[in-house]
Amino acid sequence: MKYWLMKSEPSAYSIDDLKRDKKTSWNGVRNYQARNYMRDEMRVGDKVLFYASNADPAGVSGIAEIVREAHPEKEEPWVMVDLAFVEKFPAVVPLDTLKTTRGLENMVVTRKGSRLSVQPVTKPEFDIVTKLGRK
DNA sequence: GCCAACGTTGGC
DNA sequence: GCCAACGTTGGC
Repeated sequence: MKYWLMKSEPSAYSIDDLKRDKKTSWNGVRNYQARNYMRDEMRVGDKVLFYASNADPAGVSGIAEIVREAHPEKEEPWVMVDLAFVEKFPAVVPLDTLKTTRGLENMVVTRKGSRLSVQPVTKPEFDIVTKLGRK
């Protein structure tokens, strides 16, 4: 099983929206690297850190799961996957915490200028963030 | 809302 | 294939 981090601006789609909808099609990704991760590597059952960007604070707000593999959007050459709600953390794990927590030094999201909206995450990283989020 | 960092586009 | 111009992202 693989682990991921996916970004969304809460004003566009938040963890609360996902909780309400139960599942959603993750459309609108317009970056080739992000698309390739979705198209080539995401499998049903993979777990996702749901990241709120452009938020106060920006950070991981919960967990989702891949429930459908990549399928085409109307607009070529883009694809979407389907996500299901898993849990919402009691509080957002802020980006600042991710940056200062041991074991998360290599997370893509903590790197300066990182704009990739779909990123791979290691299992240890996923577990650390989950533990922080449930506190 | 600002603006630095980044990705994409398109002229050459 | 280079790279300047442009558009977008996302932290602050």
